[in-house]
Amino acid sequence: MATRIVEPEAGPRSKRAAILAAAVDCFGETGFEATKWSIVAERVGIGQTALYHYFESKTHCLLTIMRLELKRSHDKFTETTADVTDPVEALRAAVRAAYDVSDHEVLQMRILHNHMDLLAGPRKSKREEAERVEARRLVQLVERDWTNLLVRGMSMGVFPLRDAQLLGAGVLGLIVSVWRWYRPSGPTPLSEISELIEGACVRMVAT
Amino acid sequence: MATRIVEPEAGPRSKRAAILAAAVDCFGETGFEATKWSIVAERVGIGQTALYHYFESKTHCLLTIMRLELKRSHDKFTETTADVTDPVEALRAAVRAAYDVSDHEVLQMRILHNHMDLLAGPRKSKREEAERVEARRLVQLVERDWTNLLVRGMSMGVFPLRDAQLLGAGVLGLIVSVWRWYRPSGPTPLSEISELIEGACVRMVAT
DNA sequence: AACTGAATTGAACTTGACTCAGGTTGATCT
DNA sequence: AGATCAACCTGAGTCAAGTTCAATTCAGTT
Repeated sequence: MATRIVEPEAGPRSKRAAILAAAVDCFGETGFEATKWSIVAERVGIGQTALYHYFESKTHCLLTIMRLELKRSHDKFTETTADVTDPVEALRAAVRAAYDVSDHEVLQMRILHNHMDLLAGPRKSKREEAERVEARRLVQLVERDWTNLLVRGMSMGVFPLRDAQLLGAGVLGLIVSVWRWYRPSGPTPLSEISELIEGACVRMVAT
Repeated sequence: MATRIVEPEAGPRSKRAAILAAAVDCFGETGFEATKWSIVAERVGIGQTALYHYFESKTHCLLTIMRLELKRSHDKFTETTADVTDPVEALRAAVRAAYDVSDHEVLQMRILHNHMDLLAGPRKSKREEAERVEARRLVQLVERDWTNLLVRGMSMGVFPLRDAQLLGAGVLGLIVSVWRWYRPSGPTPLSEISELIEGACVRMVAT
């Protein structure tokens, strides 16, 4: 009964991408609740009601942003760890990849993790619910990405045996906790954060 | 110019505590945005407008909940680590204390960490802003709690030297990341989580 | 030129937080 | 007991922001 998500093929004068970009900026800087939907329209240069041609609701737009970001994260993990056999090296590469992001992607991360709770309960409308379900599926995929990495390391005897699921959640939680406070304009460069967290993760998992 | 927060001494028929309790339940289970302010009133057994006798706004109530929870966290940290001299033992005690909470406190934690972003920007109304500023101060205190613990361990030579501020943020981030997904009704008991995270924190900080 | 579907709009609707002008209650004092 | 006064409460209404809807424009096709 799952409603498939068909990424709408952009008509030549579609403003969907522009809306998503503007929404990421607004939601990321000002916060989802605090930004008026009409402001997003203004930035794109259309009337507020035109937004509803592309998104069913403000929340539908938010959920779409979250899903896209989750997909990006999952894909990036997969491609960076694919050809690394040593678990420790794979873990290091995965952490580095997690922090190898543009400023715009930082905003997407912030939006995603500030609204994870949205994925818990069901939505009323069809298209919102479809996005939510897909996003939840991707969350589980990402969690599995990390736990599988740990399981592999444990079965190879490189990592001590522990509850991989729980430890995976911990590693992931540590990594994404950064997006709550990190600001590109802040005093700490992302490279420095990346290095410290990389080390912390390895110590956490190995010994 | 800072407006002090005077905890209103409860008149004998004040419903303030009842409202806070009901709000924690609602906001924690249903989410802040999703719960109607009027439902909270209903639960307490008063009309919606009576809420405004105690809180300036729905958000003011939320900020109050957050501030109270932050104070509780800070106080608990302080009292559990006060008489522990060994840094490793202090760290272990602090982590265990962080997870030694009632179901109601779990909800408060969830609410707190789901709305941390509220503390970033300034508020329009006086009393909201006062709560926000106080909450921000408490956040900094809690962060200092953890970094100080690390600094002490490092200067005693028990922990290797690292950026204590960043590492402290990491430890704290790891610990509180649990509140995003943990449910008392879930499959994993808090005791198990506590043990795993305790070990992870020690490894992260020591070697 | 007629047709089609995507894109857009102004005006109206809905919902839920909040205001206001007063009314009730009950602890305390004389 | 009765008066008093602040704390407490309410119904009716306001307002802002998200959303709906019927009608219109626009670009490309036949």
